Amino acid sequence: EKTADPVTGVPFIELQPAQDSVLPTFKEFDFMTNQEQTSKISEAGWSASEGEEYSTCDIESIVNSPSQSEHDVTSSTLTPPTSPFEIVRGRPGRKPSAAGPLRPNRKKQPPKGTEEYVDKRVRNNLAVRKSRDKAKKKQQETEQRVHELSTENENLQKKLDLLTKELNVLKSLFINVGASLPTKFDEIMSR
Amino acid sequence: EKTADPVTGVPFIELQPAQDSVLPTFKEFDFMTNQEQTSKISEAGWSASEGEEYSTCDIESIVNSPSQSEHDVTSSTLTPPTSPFEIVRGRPGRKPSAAGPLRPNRKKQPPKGTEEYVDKRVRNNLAVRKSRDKAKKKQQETEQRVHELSTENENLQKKLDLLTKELNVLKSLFINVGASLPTKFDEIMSR
DNA sequence: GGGAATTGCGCAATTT
DNA sequence: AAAATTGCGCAATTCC
Repeated sequence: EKTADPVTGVPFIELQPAQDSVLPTFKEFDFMTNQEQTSKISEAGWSASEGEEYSTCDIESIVNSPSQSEHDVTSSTLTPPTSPFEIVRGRPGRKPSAAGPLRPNRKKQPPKGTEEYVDKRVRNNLAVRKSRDKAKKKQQETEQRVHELSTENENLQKKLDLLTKELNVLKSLFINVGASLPTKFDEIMSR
Repeated sequence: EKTADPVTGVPFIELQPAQDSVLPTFKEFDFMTNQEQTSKISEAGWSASEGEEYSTCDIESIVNSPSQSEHDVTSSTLTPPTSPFEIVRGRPGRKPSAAGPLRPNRKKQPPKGTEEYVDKRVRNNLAVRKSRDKAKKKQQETEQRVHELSTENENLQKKLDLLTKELNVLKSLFINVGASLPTKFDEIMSR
C-alpha cells in the first residue's frame, strides 16, 4: 500500500473517517476514479447543491503539523465538516481555492493520444497565456492606480493645509474685529 | 525533418544564417544540447563578455508574421545582430525578458537521474513556491493600498468641501461687515 | 562562481 | 460545454 504521493513524495496523512460513515478513507477515496468517487458520494447520501459552500482543509497545516491528527479544518460557510471528503483534497496537487467547495462532478479527461486531447491542450494553453497576461496587466494597473491616488492625495492635503491656514487667519481677524459673528456663522453654516 | 514544435505545434521558421557564418542554422542549433551549442559558439569565435547586451528577437512577431522572412530583430544595445543565435530563442520556450541578452554561458544541467538533480529540483520548487507566494502577497497588499488611499481621498475631499464652504461664508460675512480687510488678509497670508 | 529568486510555459484539476 | 483560473513542476535566466 502506498504511503506517499508517487510524484511529489509527500507522505499521505492518516485521517479519521467520519463517525458511522460509509464513506471511504482518505487514501481509498483518493485512489478512486472520478466515477467511483461520485457513486461513493451519492451512495452515502451526500450531495452538494448549487451555491453551497463546504469547508476545505489547510494542506500546509496538515503536512507541516507535528501531530498528524491536527488537521485544522477551516470553518464552513453553510455545512459543518461532516465527511472525510472535505479533507480528501489535502492530497498533494491543486490546492483548493479559499473556500473551495468539493463538487464531485469531475469530468473524465480525454485520452492522451487523441486528437481531441491535443486540441484541448492547445486551446487551454492559449487560455492560460491569455489569463496570465490579463493578471499581469491588472497588477500593473493596480500599481499605477496607487501612484495616481498617492499624487492626488498629496495635492488634496496641500489644498487642505492652505485652506486651513486661510481659515485660521480669517478667524483671528474676526476676533480682532470683534467676536460678534460666531453666532451668525454657525447659523449660516448649518444651512 | 521536423517543421514544427512537437509539443506546441508552433511551426519552426526558416531563418537566414549569418553571412559567411560557420554557425549552424536556427533549427540545427535548436536541437543541439547546451554543451554542443556552447562549443559551436566558441568555435565560431563568438563570445559575450560580462555586461554586454545582445539583441533578441520578438517571438510573437516571428510567429505571427505573415512573411516568414520578416523576423523583426530588435536593435541591440552594443552589438548589432550578427549571428543566428540571436534568433534561436524564437523557438517556443521561455520568452526573453524585456531586453533579454543572449548569454551563451548556460550551465550544464545536472543529469536527470542524479541525486544532485533531484536535490536541485526540490530546492527550486520550494523557491518557486516561495516566490509566487510573495508575488501574490504583494498583489494583495497593492490592492489593499488602493482601498486605503481611496478612502483617505474621500475623507480629504469631504474636509476640503467643508472648509471651502466655511471659508466662503466667512468671506461673505467680511464683505457684509465691510471690505476693509482683504488687504490685511493677503498680507497675513503671505507670511 | 554558485545558490536563491524570477519567470515563461505546459499540464490538469477546478471554477465560471 | 467551452473558456478562464490556478497550483505546481521544469528549466532557462537573472539576481545577489
